[in-house]
Parts: sequence; C-alpha cells; structure tokens
Amino acid sequence: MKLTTKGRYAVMAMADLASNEDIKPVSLNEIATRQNISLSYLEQLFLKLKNNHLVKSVRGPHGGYMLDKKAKDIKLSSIIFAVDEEVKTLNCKKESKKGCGGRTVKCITHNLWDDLEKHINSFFENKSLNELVSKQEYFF
Amino acid sequence: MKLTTKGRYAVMAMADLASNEDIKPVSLNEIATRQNISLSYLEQLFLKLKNNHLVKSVRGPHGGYMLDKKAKDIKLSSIIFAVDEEVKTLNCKKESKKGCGGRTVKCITHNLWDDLEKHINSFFENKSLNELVSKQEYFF
DNA sequence: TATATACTTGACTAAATCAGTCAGGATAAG
DNA sequence: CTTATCCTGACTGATTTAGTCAAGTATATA
Repeated sequence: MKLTTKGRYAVMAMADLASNEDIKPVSLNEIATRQNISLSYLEQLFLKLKNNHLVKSVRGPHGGYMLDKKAKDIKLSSIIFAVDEEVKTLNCKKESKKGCGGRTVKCITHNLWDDLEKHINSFFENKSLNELVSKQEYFF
Repeated sequence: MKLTTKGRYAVMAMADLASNEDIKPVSLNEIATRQNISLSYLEQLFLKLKNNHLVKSVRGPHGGYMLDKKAKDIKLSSIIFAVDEEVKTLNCKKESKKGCGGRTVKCITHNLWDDLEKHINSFFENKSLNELVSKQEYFF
C-alpha cells in the first residue's frame, strides 16, 4: 500500500461526501470548496473512485457524486487502493527464488517489511467510512 | 516516519553487522558485498548511524564498524529515524489553529493519519535488532 | 616512514514520482 | 441552446530518491 496525499485527499473527499449526501448528489465543486482541493485534481481522484465502484455519478446540472454503497460498507483500505493502485514491490521479490526464502539478512528484512505492510493494511482494513465520520474517537 | 529504501538498507546493514561482529569490526566493503549495496551509499548511511550513536567506527586497516550498544538495546525505529531524519509534516499542521482541532472533515482525516503514524511507529518501536536477527518468526 | 586500508564529507546527478494544471470533450436539465 | 456537471488524457514544474564521484583524513602494519 502506497501512502501519498492522493490517498489522504481521497479519504477526505469521501468523508465529505458521506457527511453531505442526503438526497441529492454532491458536486465536486462543493467538495473542492469545502476541502480546499483543486477541482481538476478531484476529478482525477473521482474517476478512479468511480471505476472502483465506490461512488456513482449523476451527470448534468444538479448532478454530482453519491456513495455507491453504504458508508459502513466502505473500508478505508478500498479508498486508498482505488487511488494509489500501484503497489510498490520490494526488491527482494524481483530476485530469483534462490536469493529469497532463505535465511539471509536480506530475506529477514524482506519479511519484516512484508509484515509492516500487513500491519498498515489492517489499520485501514478495519476502519469504515461510517466509523470515520461518526466516531467520537476522531474528534478532539 | 518516512519509509524509503534508505531505511530498509539501513536495517539490512545493521542486521548484517549484528550477525557478523564478533571481535573485530566489520568493514563497509564486507557489508556491501554481502548485501549487494553500493559502498558509497553505505558510507552515507553509516555516517548518519554513527552520528546517532548506533554504531562506532574504527579507522585504519582492519578497521570498520561495530554496534555502539547491544543489539537488544537497538530499536528498529532508531535506525530508521537515523537515516530518514526528516519527518514529513501533514498539511493540516501548517495551518492556523482555527482550521484544525475542530470537527471538520479535514481534521478528522488529519487525526486519522496521525493515528496511522503512531501505529507504524509502534511497529518499529517494539522490535529490537536482536529480535530481528535471532527470532524464528522472520525465517520462513 | 611508506603505504594500504578504511572511514569522512560534500557536491553532484539521472530518473522517478508527486501534485497539480490545462484543454477539450460528453451529457442532461431547464 | 445554454449551463452545470461529469469525463478524460496530455502535460509539467518541483521534489525526492537512490545513488555516483571526488577528494580528502586517520591509522595499523610492514
């Protein structure tokens, strides 16, 4: 899992969407204004979010975006994967099997980093959009 | 905490050092060969590791580096901090206090990312170099 | 003392990635 | 038919990454 501002912005935008969609779709313009993210950049992000079935779009005036599922069914990990699709492979994986799977120092650290990846994944895997916008935990 | 190959190489090199220093110092050349990392790059890393009192150097022929503390007293987090010193501050922190500390969507995600940072930190905080090289857990 | 070994330090750089802009559609409501 | 909105790809400046290169300094040992 890659962690850039893209993922952060996507989570922000989705949280905004979750808190503001009642009946009508929310336009990217509204989100751009509220969250202070450039419209063009949001367009990029929402294209990917749409392709990943996290939001659905309504075109034309009064159009915009809505969540494609219930907020409680959207895991934060899906949002981040949607916009930061490419997972960086570790050097070790590219090498021959002889080089890895053994007891070399290289493989030890490889396994360590693998473990970290799982650790980070589970962090986002266990949080839904719903929790994020409603839970007291994240309000100071 | 920043996570780049620098940190990974540093952990690899320290693990190598921990497994190979018996009585005599280990030269960067040996590590470079064993771990297949460029010598010049290792030099950069060890300069920082030394400044952070994780290793000590012995100059001259038969010189090299040794751990500055016992392997069990070296947390992986210290290694990573040593080489990737600069901690990326989140956008939100740069803004005025009015903008944050509230209940805006922006702050919710800010807190979320803060939380993640702690999560990752604790991952490395709770692992010592000793554990890494000796624990069965990391051998397949 | 000469010399080889090894650490020390700073400047430089090619390539990749990030964050974002720009331009030009397509679609649907009124 | 005009306007609001989504849709999409191409492009770009700045930064970061992952190193290389060059020129030292220190010290053990022959």
